[in-house]
Amino acid sequence: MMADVQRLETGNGPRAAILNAAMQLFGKQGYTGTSIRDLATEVGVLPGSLYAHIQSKEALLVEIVADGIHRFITAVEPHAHGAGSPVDRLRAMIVAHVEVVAENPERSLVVFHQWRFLGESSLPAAIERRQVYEGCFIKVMEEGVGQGLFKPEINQRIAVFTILGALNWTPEWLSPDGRLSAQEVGSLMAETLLRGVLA
Amino acid sequence: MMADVQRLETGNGPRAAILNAAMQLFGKQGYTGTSIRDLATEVGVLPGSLYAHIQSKEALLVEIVADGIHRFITAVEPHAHGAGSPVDRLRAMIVAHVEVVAENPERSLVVFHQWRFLGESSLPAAIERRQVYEGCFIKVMEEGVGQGLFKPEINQRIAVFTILGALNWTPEWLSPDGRLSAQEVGSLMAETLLRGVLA
DNA sequence: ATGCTTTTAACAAACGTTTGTTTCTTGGCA
DNA sequence: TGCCAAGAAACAAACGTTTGTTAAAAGCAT
Repeated sequence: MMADVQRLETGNGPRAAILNAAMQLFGKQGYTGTSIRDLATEVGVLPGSLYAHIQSKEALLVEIVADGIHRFITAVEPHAHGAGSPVDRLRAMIVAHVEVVAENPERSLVVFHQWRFLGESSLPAAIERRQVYEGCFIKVMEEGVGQGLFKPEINQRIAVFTILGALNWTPEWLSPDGRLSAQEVGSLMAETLLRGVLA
Repeated sequence: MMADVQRLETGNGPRAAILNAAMQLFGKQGYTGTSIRDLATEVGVLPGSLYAHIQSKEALLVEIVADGIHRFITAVEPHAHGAGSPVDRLRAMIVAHVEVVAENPERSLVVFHQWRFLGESSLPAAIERRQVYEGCFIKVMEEGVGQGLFKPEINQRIAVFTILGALNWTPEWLSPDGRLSAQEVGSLMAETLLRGVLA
């Protein structure tokens, strides 16, 4: 087993350290509940020193959220447009989602809960990306129903929200160091969630 | 001096108006993202005037969260200890949960997301109540497996977290004025979630 | 000495809260 | 009915602190 798994921001240097600390604090205390002084203390630097590396507190949030959504989309979207059956694709999407969460639960908490605090200039883009992500699940769900693989009488909107809700809540309890691997947890969740919609 | 905890009453008095506005704002902007001035503006009063009715900003959160958890437990716990089969009981619990959410989604958002910001004096009690609530679902799940009604090979912990995750996410999208009633949405979700665990 | 980075110090604004006073409403008593 | 004391509620202003951020000076490598 690798001794030093780098599941933090790629690249080193003070900027990555700041982004990492911000992810941790924003996830734990929320964006508005975290002060620049909190962040400086965590990094081990005086407050003003941060501004040699960041443009603003909000720029940190923008970067964390944008990068976070990107990771989810990158991991899940290929499966949505894959070649297999909607059932297999949905299963792969669920597993992929859980794996991204396990990679860094705090970052996922920021992505799912703190995006509201983005400024007016960056909020629309984030919302659009989120809709792209949800659209992946809606698309596969529709195809599954269309091919008669999923129960025809299910409410697709509610089925998707049920699945996404279960997935979005995972950073709240999933432990990357738990007994089960992310892949195993994802498979178990996929099993449960898929049986709920199968024809 | 000990301040008597007053129960959250719907409707009358300026105090209820403040609690209502606080629920709305805490749910939308978060506890730390909502200022006393925000709250005063929403109520239509100057900031200082609020303190004729409340003890502190945090006391508002304490009351909203405590009352909120109480509503969920009151609505769901009877079904957990009911007489029917675990299947029927779990279904009833899911429907009841969704109905409480629909009753006031903003309050549910506060209960699920803002409890972290409770002070050290009130946080343990809130966590304990939450565990009581989750315990209801764990109990029924265990009984279902024990009676051979639920799949024996499911991971109970993960199955419960999957169900609770889907439920806890509902305030994020559920609209009380939507086409479907809360009872209908709850039934659809129960249908989907139950089929995931049935033997 | 040239570039980064950090320190130091300070800024204006917003924070939760308290205070003294005014305004509005209400009920008892002549 | 008229008068007035009492209560409730809001106002206006300020408190000490914390907020995000900035500018100037100092440290330290190359």
